[in-house]
Amino acid sequence: MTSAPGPRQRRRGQVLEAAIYDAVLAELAAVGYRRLTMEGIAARARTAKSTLYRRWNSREDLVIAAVHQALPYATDVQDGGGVRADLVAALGLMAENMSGPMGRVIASVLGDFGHAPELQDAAREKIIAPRIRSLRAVFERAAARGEIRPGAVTPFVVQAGPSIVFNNCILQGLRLTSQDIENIVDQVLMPAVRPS
Amino acid sequence: MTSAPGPRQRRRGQVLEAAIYDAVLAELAAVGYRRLTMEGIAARARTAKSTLYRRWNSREDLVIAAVHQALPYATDVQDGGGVRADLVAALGLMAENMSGPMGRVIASVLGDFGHAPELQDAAREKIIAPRIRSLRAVFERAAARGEIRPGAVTPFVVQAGPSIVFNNCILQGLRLTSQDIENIVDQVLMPAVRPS
DNA sequence: AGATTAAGAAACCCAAACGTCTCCTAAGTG
DNA sequence: CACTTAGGAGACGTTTGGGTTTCTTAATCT
Repeated sequence: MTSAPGPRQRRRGQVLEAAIYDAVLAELAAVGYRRLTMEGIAARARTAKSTLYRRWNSREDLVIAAVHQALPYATDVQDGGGVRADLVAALGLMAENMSGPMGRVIASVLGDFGHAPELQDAAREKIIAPRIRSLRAVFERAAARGEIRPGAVTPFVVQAGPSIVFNNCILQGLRLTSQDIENIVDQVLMPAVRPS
Repeated sequence: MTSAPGPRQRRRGQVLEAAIYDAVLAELAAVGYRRLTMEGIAARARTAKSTLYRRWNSREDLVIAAVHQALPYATDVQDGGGVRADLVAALGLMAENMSGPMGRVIASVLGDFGHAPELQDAAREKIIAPRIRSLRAVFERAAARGEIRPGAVTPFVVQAGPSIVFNNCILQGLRLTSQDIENIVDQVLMPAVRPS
C-alpha cells in the first residue's frame, strides 16, 4: 500500500531503532513471546537480521530494550476534584493503557519473568513501580489535605487498585468501563481510606 | 540412587500419565513455557517422545492437560471464628499455593494465554474461578450471619484479595507472611464490608 | 502359557531459527 | 565530490525440536 516496492528508503539510527522496537512490540502482541523470533521481528520491521544482531546480542536483550523504552509514560495524574476523582482518573488511565496493545505485550512477556531476571527487573522498574509511586502520591496529597486518614495509606491499600485493574485487563482480558473504575474506587479504595 | 540402571521398569496407564504430568510441571517451573519442549518433558519423565505423541496431539494439548489436572484442589475454607479469620485463612492458603512450585507454573504459562484460548479458558476455570467462588462464599456466609453489610459483597470486593495476593506472589515473586495477609484483610477487605 | 497391548529407545526426516558472513549501495560526512 | 559508515538482502552452515516410524520387550489379559 506504500507505492511500488522499488528501491526502498534506508533508515538509520534513532528512526530505525524506533521502527525495530515497534516491530518487537507488534510481534509480541501478535504471536506472543513463545513464538517471537528474530526473523519475525526483522521481517515486520522490514530490516535484516544482521541489523538486529549489530545492535543487540540476543533476542532477550532486544526484548528488554523494547519493553524498557516503550513504557516510560509516567501516568502522573495531577489533582483534580478531590481524592475520589483523582483515583478514578489514575486507575482509568491505567486500565486504558493495559487494555491496549501494551496490555498484550505485557501479558506475553510476563510469563518469562521468573527465568529472565533482567526482564523481571526492567518490568518491575518501568511498569509497576512508577504507577504505584504516582498512585501513592495521589493518596498522600489527599492525606495532606486532610481528605483521608493518613494511617490508611499502606502499601497494600496503594496496590489494591492496580492489582484489581491488572487482573481484569491483563489476566482476564476484560475491558473495564468507567463505571467499573468508579465501582473499584467506591467499593474498595474509598472505604479503606475514608476518615471515620 | 535407585540401584543399577539395568532393565528399567516400564510404567503404564495412570501411573505413567501422572509421571508425565509431573514432568511437564517440573519442566515448566524449571525452564518456563518459552523453552518447554517435548524432548525435555520426555527426558524428565524418563519416557519416549513417541509415548507422549501416542496420548496427546501437541505440546499445547499436553500442557493444557497437565495444568488442568494439577489444579483441582478446591481451596474451600470452612468457617472458623468469623469473617476476619475466614478471610485470613482463605487468602493465606491462596498465598501458600501461589508461592510454591505451582506459582512458577502459573507464571510460566499465563503469558501465552492471549494466544491459546483453550489454555486461557482452562486456567480461568480451574485456577481463578473456583478460588473466587469459594471466597465469595465466605463473604456471603458472613453476610448471612449479619457480620458484614450484604450490599458490600460485590465482584470487585471479592476480587480484591486474590488480586493483591496474586500480584505479590506471582508477578513480584514475593513471599507474603501471615502478617501481610492480616494486613491485607484489615486494611483493604474489612473496611469495605464492615457494617457502618 | 500364549496372545495382545503399548512403553521405551533410537533413528529418522524436516522445518524453523539461530547466528554469521559477504556483498551491494544508500545515507551521512568533510 | 570522494569517503566512510552502516542498512538491506540473502546465502550459508548448524542446531534444535517437531513429529513419525521401527523395533524390541515389558506388562497385562484370556
